[in-house]
Amino acid sequence: MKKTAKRSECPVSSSLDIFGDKWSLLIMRDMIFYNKSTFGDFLKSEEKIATNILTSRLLNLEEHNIIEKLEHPDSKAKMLYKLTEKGIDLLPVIVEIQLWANKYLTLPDSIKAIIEEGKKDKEGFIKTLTNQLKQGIK
Amino acid sequence: MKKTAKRSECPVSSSLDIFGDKWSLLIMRDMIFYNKSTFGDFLKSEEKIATNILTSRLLNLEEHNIIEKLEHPDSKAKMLYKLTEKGIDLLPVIVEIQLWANKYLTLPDSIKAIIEEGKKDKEGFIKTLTNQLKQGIK
DNA sequence: TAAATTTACTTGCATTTTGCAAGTGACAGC
DNA sequence: GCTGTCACTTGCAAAATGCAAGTAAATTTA
Repeated sequence: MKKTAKRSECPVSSSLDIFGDKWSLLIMRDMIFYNKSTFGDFLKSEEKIATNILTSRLLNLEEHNIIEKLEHPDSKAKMLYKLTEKGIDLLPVIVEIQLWANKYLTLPDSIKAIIEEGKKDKEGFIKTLTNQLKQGIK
Repeated sequence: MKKTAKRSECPVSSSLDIFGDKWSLLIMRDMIFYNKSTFGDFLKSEEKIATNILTSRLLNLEEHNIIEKLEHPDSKAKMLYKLTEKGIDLLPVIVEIQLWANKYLTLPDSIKAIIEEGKKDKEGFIKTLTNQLKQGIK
């Protein structure tokens, strides 16, 4: 992705300039909900992102300090992608998208059940998961 | 925008298939926060959307029942674009994006002040605005 | 220890989406 | 009836995405 100019000073517009594409939030989802952390992990996702797109999205997220790229402790061949606090704080956005989807889209029952569960205590769910993830970055 | 296949059953992915582009949520923002309702209104926004893109985005939102296209009461030359309940219920997503932007991006003080204000009673703010907007669709 | 596999990419090319400028045709205001 | 507004459409250029193949270092396996 080429660096495109900020379109306006609007918070929504500026945010979409950063992660408003079809892939960035899916990478965030993978990191937040499935603990994925390597290039290969992300490639395995159901949505089948192309390698060049994944590279450009990871770079973009890194440039915006939403993720960090680190040496992998297990192997020099791997890189470890880790959420920053800024990235973890996108969780509420993702949760609201899930709740909207649950209300209006046709989803598999198994997924609906999970969302319904989290909905019972939305704030608590977000807080708990956020704290868990923030433990991991200390 | 051509109709592209759903990438997966994931709620986040399915939602992004619908409104995960750089313009759709800005149109929603204009309808929710600035009461915009005509083609010309949307064109006037700071971000300067092109007419052909606006046409395709409005069509897409209409196809997904997020907005409705109606005769304008003032003039036969105009169309009136109106949020549906499904569209209004995207407000929490937009609010969370604004809160994230407020925390992590550089925004004009005037905008920051408004967001800070809404943050004090987020749930109340969302509920009140949602009810107001839903009044308008009865 | 040589061969195969994994990992994180890059490159090239086709397709799709976006952006820009210039229409168009119905309607409205004077 | 002339001019401007409104909601588009069209054509073309530029950018982003998608796909397949290749690469080079590191690791595993035979």
